[in-house]
Amino acid sequence: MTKSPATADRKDKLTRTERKDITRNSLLQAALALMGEGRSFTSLGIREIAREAGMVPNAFYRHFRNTDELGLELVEEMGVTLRRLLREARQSGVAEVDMVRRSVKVYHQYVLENRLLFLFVSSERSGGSRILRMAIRNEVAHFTNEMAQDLRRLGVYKDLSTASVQMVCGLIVTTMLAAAPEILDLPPEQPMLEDEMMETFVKQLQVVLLGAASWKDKPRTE
Amino acid sequence: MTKSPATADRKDKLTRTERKDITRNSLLQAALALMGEGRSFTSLGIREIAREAGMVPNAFYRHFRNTDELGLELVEEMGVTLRRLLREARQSGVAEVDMVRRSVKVYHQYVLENRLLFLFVSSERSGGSRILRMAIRNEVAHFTNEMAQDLRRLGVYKDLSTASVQMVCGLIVTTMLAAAPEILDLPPEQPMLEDEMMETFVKQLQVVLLGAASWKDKPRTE
DNA sequence: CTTAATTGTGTACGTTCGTACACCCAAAGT
DNA sequence: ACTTTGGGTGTACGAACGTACACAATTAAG
Repeated sequence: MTKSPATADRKDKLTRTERKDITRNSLLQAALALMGEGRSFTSLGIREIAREAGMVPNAFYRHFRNTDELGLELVEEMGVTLRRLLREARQSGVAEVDMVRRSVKVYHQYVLENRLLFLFVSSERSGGSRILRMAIRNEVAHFTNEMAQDLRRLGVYKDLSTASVQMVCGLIVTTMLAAAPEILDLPPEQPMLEDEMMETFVKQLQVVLLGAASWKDKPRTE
Repeated sequence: MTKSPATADRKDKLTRTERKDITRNSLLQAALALMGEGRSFTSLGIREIAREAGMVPNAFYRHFRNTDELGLELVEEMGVTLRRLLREARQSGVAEVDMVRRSVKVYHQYVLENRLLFLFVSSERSGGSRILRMAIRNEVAHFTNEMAQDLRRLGVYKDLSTASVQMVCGLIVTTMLAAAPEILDLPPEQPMLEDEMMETFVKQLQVVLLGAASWKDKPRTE
């Protein structure tokens, strides 16, 4: 009765694991915050992160063995963030005329809203530690695959093989991810440059889609 | 006569500025070598680089004020490397049937030959210090523009505006640069994966070119 | 109620770092 | 022949780092 051990009988205070999750999260946020101030994740130290999170250096070890392990957690967070983006995109459908321009607008907004995460993934995708790099690449590959599935399900590119759709999605994702750091590095309050960049971004995606539309899979042999 | 001060009257030994250039270069190579061992440029220290170059820490300051300044030199080296690539590509022309596949092969080879430089530029392009990032972006923009000029000069995409050709070249360069880190991270002696990656890379570029070929510039207004 | 486990703290040690200063020596300038 | 200059060395300092250990406080388990 009053003995049920898990998630019961709360006394209004927080349970231990809840507290732990909170501080753990504050470490993650601290790391992101430091990157937001121009530091690169690779050069972050345990002491630095712990200090930013408002605790003593040693406390870090209660949650992660090293910074790479914390980074993996951030990669996972990025994964769910990307999946959320995809889910929202899925809703708005693919039928519109200005669909590309609209998607780019949404993506732009999304990058700004999740600024720190995109900062992290942009700089660690080909930088820092091999482990993080591979983890990110996995996450991106999953994202690409889901996107390909969505396109298939929506019935566009019916005459393309699955592999080709994936190939096209890879191209789209590459272009998207390459745009992120440029978006993030834009001087704030400079709508001229921003609009120009977004316009070429839109056109590039349109070129890709145009190319995909007229793409013909090779017949089986040769 | 025997008094001409510059570049004359050598005694077989090296002049001072020559020696300086040599050690300066050994610093650059040391930094690259460290990156080749898995270290990321951002996390390199003055002492570390000097040690790798076989000299005392303080000697570093005789050549660069800090690591960023050394990085800028590396960026410049990358610039000439990219220009060389472009020059070679220019020679082979654009007429061939399998031109894309051939270019990809050449590029692949080129990335492997200049492994350390591409490692550097890949990781610093969206990582590390803002100054380096901007310098690299400049260099890449120049590369893109030259490529666009070349295409114009060769007479392909005659019906596209200059801006559109640049936009397409930007897309190509983005795709190229995104491929570099994947090439460099490939486990050696695994021709299966390598061929597969190269094949999708080829197809992606073909999609882009296909899209560019059927791209129509918008009329002036609207 | 007692006991064990877990989260966070305090202190401490050895390493590495950036950098300042004094110095040496060979090449360049006069 | 002389001075000046400039690349390279040696020593030294304070700061920051990763990490180990013992300890405090509180909650979960028995």
